[in-house]
Amino acid sequence: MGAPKQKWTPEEEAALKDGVIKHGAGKWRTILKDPEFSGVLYLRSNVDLKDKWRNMSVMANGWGSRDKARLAVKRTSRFPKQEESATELAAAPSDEEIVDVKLITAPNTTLQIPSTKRSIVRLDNLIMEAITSLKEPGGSNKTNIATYIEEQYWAPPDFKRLLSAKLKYLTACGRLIKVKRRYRIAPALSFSDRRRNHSMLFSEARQRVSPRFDRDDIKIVTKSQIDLELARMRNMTPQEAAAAAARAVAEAEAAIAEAEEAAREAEVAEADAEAAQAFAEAAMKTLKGRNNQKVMV
DNA sequence: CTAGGGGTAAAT
DNA sequence: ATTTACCCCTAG
Repeated sequence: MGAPKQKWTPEEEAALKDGVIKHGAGKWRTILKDPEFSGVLYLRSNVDLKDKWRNMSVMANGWGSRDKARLAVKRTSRFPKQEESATELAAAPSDEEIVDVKLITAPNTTLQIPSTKRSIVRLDNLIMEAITSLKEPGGSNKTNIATYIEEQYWAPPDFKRLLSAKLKYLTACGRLIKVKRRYRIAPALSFSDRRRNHSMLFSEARQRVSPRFDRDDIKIVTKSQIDLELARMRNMTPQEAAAAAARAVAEAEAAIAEAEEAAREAEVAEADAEAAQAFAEAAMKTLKGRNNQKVMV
């Protein structure tokens, strides 16, 4: 009856958040069409975005329009603490940046390149965007994807290695399909049936990020953990952030070394290394953005 | 198309 | 048993 449930991934939530920041809340269709987010949100409808945003907002400020009524009725005998004063501005800004939303609606000097404020550009998204934009029938090969991303964005030092690992990883996850050195975006998205079928197929793969029969070494680094760390880092002092970034870099190097060493069976280790480096990369970005508010592209 | 109401499977 | 969080429906 209802739907089998398809939980939102942290990536999707992040993309939605960035989309709202960029286009404003309510421009769901616009956000959906933006190539920067279509890669992540390609299996959501505009209505899905709207609903999810409602849920997230409710979580953030405590009172969305939704559960006012319910709470008022449910908690029948509330403490005589406060009456029905309408404005519940009081709510704490729970996290660091789900906050203002409503204020951002429009007028800013048109920011074109996502870099100033933040918005961590995910390699996932870039790859999806590249493939989507290139529109090569039969998929795009690694070189073309790399070229596209390098032209469009700032690329990290050993970007090629990162890209290779990521492509491999995305293929393993089932988000990309590799055919003769060319990559295409995975399932039957733009065609007839968007959900129902493929959600069952992929729900499992999408949930678990690192299936690792661990040897005694590297710790698992999932994407959500990265997000968490980054979020935490924005609240740090520069010193703390610097320390964290340094630690992240060290860990990334260790993970990469590990991956190279075990190159044969290193599919998963490589994913770990990639994740660690993605974190390090984002960490450095955040840190630099702090020290000098300069644009870096 | 978007906003809001409402239903319900899944989680706690 | 209650809450959460997706999904669907429909008016504007």
